[in-house]
Amino acid sequence: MQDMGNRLSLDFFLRDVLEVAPEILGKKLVRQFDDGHIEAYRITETEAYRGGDDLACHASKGRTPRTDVMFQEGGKVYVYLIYGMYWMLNFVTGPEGNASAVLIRGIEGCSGPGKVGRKLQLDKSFYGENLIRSSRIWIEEAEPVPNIQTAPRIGVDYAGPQWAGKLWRFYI
DNA sequence: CGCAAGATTGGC
DNA sequence: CCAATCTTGCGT
Repeated sequence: MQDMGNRLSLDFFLRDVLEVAPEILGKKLVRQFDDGHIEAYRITETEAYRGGDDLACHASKGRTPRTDVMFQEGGKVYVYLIYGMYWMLNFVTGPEGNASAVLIRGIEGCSGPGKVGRKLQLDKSFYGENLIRSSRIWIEEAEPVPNIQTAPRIGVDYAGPQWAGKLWRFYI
């Protein structure tokens, strides 16, 4: 059995995160679990984290072991553990050196980034996973979504009003 | 080496 | 309102 859909290519991710984050809405997030079965989920909510200037972005603190993948070429997975129990799923965007990523906050039938990570059974091993080549997680093309909504990002007040106020959360 | 805080969630 | 649970970054 092979992919039924059309997997997104590298080019899709090599753009500004503010273009990718809203455009990824509606696309299919596909996961092949350890037992071999495959499930696809429609992406419904995202947030953009944009490089070194964005104080809400982890990469604003510099290139560390944790943020390293964000500085790499787009199309890779950035996962990190928050509050000791939730794996946050992000997709790296932009060319090498541009440390940006899209946080997946919601998929169809599952609202909240912590719940997304749990549902997809993510863990540290997904750090750096290549979405173009991976056989356990990737994204497939879908019809563009009309009427995309925007709002301030959640839980980033620590970055100050300048950044917490940006309407960089996108949802259907 | 110690420690505070975190892109959250669910229960009281 | 607050505990759960543990990695990370930074200060001592």
